[in-house]
Amino acid sequence: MPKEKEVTIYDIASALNISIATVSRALKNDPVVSKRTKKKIFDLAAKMGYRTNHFARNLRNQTTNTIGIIVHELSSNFITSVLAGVEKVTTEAGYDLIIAHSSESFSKEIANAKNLFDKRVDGLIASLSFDTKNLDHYKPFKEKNVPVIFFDRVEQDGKNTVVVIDNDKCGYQATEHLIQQGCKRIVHITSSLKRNVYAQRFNGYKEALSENGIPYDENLLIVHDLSESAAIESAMQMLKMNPLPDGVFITNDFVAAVVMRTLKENNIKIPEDMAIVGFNNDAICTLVEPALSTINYPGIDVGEVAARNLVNHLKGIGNIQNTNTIIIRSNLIIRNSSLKSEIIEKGKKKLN
Amino acid sequence: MPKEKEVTIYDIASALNISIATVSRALKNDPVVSKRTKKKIFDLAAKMGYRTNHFARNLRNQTTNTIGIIVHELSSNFITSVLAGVEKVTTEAGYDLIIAHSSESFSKEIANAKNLFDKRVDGLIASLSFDTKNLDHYKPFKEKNVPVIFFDRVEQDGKNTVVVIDNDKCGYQATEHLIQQGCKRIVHITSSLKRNVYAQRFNGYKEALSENGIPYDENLLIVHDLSESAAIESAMQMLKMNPLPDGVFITNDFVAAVVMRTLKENNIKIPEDMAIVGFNNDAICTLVEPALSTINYPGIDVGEVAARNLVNHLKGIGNIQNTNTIIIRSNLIIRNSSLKSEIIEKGKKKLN
DNA sequence: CTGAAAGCGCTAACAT
DNA sequence: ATGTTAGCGCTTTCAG
Repeated sequence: MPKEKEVTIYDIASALNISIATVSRALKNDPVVSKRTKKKIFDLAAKMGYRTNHFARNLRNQTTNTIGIIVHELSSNFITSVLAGVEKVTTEAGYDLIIAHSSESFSKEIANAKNLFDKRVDGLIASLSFDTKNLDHYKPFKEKNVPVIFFDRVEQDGKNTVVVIDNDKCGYQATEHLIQQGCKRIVHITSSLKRNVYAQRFNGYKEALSENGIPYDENLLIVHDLSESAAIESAMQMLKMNPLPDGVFITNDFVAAVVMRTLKENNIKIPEDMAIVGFNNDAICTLVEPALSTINYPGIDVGEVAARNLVNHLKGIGNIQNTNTIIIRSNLIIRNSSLKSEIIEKGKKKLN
Repeated sequence: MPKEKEVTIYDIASALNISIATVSRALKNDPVVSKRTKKKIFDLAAKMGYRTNHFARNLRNQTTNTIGIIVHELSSNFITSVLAGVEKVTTEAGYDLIIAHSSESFSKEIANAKNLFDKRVDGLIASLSFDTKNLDHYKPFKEKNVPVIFFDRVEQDGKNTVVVIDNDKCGYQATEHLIQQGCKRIVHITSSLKRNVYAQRFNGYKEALSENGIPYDENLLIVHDLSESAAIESAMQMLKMNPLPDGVFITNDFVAAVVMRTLKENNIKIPEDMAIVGFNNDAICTLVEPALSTINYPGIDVGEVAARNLVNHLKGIGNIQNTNTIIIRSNLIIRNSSLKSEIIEKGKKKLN
């Protein structure tokens, strides 16, 4: 691979018989350089195929102009919309973005953090992996004054700036809705209760039950990972319950879709026999049948808000130290998978 | 933002009263440095919180150790699996990855290419956007001997190294399968025929028709983008056909799922009235009802193969100039959305 | 085994 | 409006 020699500002300067300082200034569009020289420089630079050496520039400037983001998975609808939101803001603000993902592994998350730290990102955005035990790997960032913003799966100890939704309320709303549809035995399928998001949704679930005079039954709580096989297992577990449940609130749309499929395969009618509410509002919701009721969790807003706050902090416009928790709007979307009472009404009408 | 002073090899050297050269060598684990000094250096480096300055290193070494990838969209199942495959290989080989996406826009793809070129990626992996008109923006890479590998949506003019599947064959198989199921009026819903993948699948479709004595009817060809609204429109277009079609081969699973939903909403029975075959084998296939027959297009393999070839080329192990076209295995997966004949058989049995 | 020194390409303070 | 020059932190020859 014969590496072509790169054109530098020295080449341009000597070709034009001017100093490198002038070339450097012209290339930065410094108004102090005369229009004529500027034009000459720009033309020659284009002709010679000059490109900025970012390493030299960054070395000199002691800045990387890069923001890192650590996510737990790339293959989720929610995460890709967060990324889209982050990317929009960072690109506009002229930052590069390095994406790292932990595959839900604590050790990989640590490795990612170390890597991004060594790459000297100017700021970091992160969501915790499934089995992250502590936040020690983010300490080096704090020590070097590199701002970190967490989103979605976070540690809400008041020490970190976090962008979240009101998971408590969402869990409450989802469950309350099921109760209003006449459900009495409501299963909750969720993931590790060590993660704030799942713990809070579970709390909301329990609160809604209690406020509606339904005793919490721990046998109706199913905790699993978010894989397809786990979802099938959860559904089978529901089917073995006696008496059968009549509603289920599931913490993830994909899992909800798989559960629904499995239940239907076992001759359960949705929503008549069991009403279902998922979480996230993925595209999948309106493609399954019946369409899935869910909590709308706008990833793009989460990404934009997290990135905007980080960028503003970096530019000195704001300061994330002053903001501990940013709550993004979310809401219940009611579709056919949970409209039990209506369907039953319709059924009655047909009978008439 | 008070920037902490960074620790450099100078700090380590002077603290230990040795030369920076020795520190540099030790940090690279050069065997020429004595174990004792090495240990001292490593320990102090860790204690002082030293981190390599990649800019200084890359500036000195004239290498970026970075591979760029341009994709048309992040929010597609196929693309995220390609990314996963690429990431696996590049990470193992010690390369950084910069992901850029064009949002299906030609001008953004050009901007991305320019950006990655200016960042001096060591190699590039790319899939063309929806409306990319030419490959001029990749010329600078060739001129500087920066290897480029295209995948999926490519220009097969023999001038580029491409990683693809046999789209022709896939289109043929999908259509042939529908014919075997007894379909006579088979619609093909696809996207811009300027893109190789869609053109080739369309070719396969026509070949299968012709070889089975079914004349090609241009009224049965629907060309749209891959959005939900376009999918709904396509389905409505099908419903207006007279006589109605009895099968449809759709170039994308998401579109296929939306079309299926729309058809069902209009009282079309799948597969009895219309059999459906999609493309890609996204997770969605087994969540819709009936499960979607499709062409399995393993993105992870595509990504791994593309990245492996690029990395080998960069390391001098292989040379992509010698390899023009790499074809990844793909295959038809038959599910219920297309099993028309069987269902009709069953129906007959039930009548007996 | 270790050290001295040059230089990668760029920016910015200072000088003209 | 332009030029001179000193580094940014690292690697690597060459010389001990």
